[in-house]
Amino acid sequence: MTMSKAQRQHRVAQLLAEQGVSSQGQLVELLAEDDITATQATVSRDLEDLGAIKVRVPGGNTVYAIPELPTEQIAPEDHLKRVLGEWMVDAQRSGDLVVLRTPPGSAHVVASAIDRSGLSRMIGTVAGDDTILVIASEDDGADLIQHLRELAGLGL
Amino acid sequence: MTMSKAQRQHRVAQLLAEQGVSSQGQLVELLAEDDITATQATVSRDLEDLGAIKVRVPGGNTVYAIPELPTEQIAPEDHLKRVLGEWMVDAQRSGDLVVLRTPPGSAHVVASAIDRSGLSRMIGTVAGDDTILVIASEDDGADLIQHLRELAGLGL
DNA sequence: CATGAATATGCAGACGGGTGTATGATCTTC
DNA sequence: GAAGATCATACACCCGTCTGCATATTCATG
Repeated sequence: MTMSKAQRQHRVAQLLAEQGVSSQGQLVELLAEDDITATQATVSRDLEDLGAIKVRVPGGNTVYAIPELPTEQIAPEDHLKRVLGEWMVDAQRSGDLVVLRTPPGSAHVVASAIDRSGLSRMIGTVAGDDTILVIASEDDGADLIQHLRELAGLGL
Repeated sequence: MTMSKAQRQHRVAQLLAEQGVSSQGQLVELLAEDDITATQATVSRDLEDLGAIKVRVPGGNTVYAIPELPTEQIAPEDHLKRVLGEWMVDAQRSGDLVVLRTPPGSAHVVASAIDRSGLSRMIGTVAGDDTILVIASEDDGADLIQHLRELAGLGL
């Protein structure tokens, strides 16, 4: 059975953490040892997705590493738009509180995307199973819900 | 902009709750009023996905309704297999505790699917951001993790 | 600067999810 | 039972995502 992209990228992250990987070709080989087939092209894209950078280690070599500090990537608005367009099914507002609805179980993915989007006017989110509470900054509720609706492709 | 399946199905659920819908053709028209284009075939599939059934209401008519009681649908194993195959990236075990890893933000979707799958040998789940704790019944940890790994398409 | 290694990326094709068309199956009414 | 209404579904097609091939670009070394 073929492995999903997420599974493969997780394995890539593990390999980078376990050993010094200095080239994409080497990574292709290491994956092959795990019966994971991927070409250099795919691996190049994986590394980009994972935010991997090349760092110099003692000894002069450069190896790939994934920063683990709050390089909480600011997700491109494209990404948020895609997530909302797929999974934000409704939005309602009460003052500066915006309540979003998602399919069951999907609230967290959506909230996570919102958190990482760096949306202006938004203070924070709380996610349940299919409901997300988005807290807007003072008096910004109307603007925020409008913006979220637009991103989600929902009419008014 | 075209509406996602999730968004459309949410609207279908709303319509069913708001008024008596007695035929799929009627539903197609109601959706059209909301600028949502869907044919009878699509609507038929949506109703199935939503678990809608036809109930007789006073007056003799039958209308569609979505049961809201714990008809927490037992999700088909196919569905669980798909979710795990995509988003379960790792599994480790300590006795009867199985720890699953997912991409960031995806733990809840996966945990939700596991909860709804009615997996034998499993007592419950706790989901974080990218980690799920799955509690197996006594002495069943090894069997459970094996089963989850198989479903996810992960080797041993 | 030349050469080779390493990396990035355009393009075509594969694949999975989803939809509409057409039609078969089922239900309802007379 | 016939006719019409309603619902389910096979199949072809669309579309977005992803991957590999081939090659362009970049980097490192002598």
